[in-house]
Amino acid sequence: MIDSRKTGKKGAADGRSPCPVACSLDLLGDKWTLLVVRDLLLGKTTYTEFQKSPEGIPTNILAERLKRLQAAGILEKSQYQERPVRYAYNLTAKGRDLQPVLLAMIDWGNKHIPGTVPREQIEAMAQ
Amino acid sequence: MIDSRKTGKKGAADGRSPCPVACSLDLLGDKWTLLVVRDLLLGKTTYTEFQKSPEGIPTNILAERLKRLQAAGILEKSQYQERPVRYAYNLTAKGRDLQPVLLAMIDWGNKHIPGTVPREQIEAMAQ
DNA sequence: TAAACAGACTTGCAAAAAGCAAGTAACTAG
DNA sequence: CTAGTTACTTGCTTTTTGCAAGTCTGTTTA
Repeated sequence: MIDSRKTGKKGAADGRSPCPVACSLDLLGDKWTLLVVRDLLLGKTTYTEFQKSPEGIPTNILAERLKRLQAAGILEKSQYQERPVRYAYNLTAKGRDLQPVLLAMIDWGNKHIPGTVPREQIEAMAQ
Repeated sequence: MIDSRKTGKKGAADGRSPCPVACSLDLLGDKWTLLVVRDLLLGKTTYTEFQKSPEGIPTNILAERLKRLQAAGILEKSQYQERPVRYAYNLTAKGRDLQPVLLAMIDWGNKHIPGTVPREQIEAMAQ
């Protein structure tokens, strides 16, 4: 029997059920996590850039989410310079694979929530 | 200026930003809401059926989420019989349009969370 | 005809998570 | 040597969850 407490990997056994939706929500199901992923997909990489996003994520929550996403293998943290020390966050392949989820949300929002900025305009923001 | 407090409709102005992802998450961003939508997409319609799902949603939270989703126009509540009074919940077109979001989550979960039940098996559950 | 049962919730309360402001540490530029 | 920047941490209040139990209406069973 595989014990995820030993492997460090999270599987369906750690979730509320073996449903992939439930397991995904265990990790991503809150108001902030997917916004950080959105920012990463748009090319943002630093703590301060995430903080500057218009939603105004509280700094303690941002720190906690970055740790969780790193622990889940969705992003990686790297030091890109010394003196002064600066860090960059980047999506892993696992994280980039969340793009279809975000795109589906963008399409749904554009169709059903009036006043949301259209997908093309968001895609144009990514460098 | 359109005041959504008067129209009852929710637009980007009520959210944290005009981003469709942020606005969607304002409504759907938690651990339970999309599981209720999943159940509805699978053909479940009654309060008790939602409660019986393997994740075990607390009954007070289920009641609150159903009200929120109804207020948001994602589902409709109808009485399908008197004596005894029984209610059915059904997705609106707006709610059915969330299917791509759920499918993207299923695909992501299947690919990256070991032990999750595959999409085909989930689709087979829908009647 | 009284007791148990089912569906659809509501209520009360403890525990966890979110939100806010302020503080810290390392380093730099003026 | 003072102010500014990046990347956080800490403390505390408020809000949301989670759990158990209770309610209300009507039905089936002994």
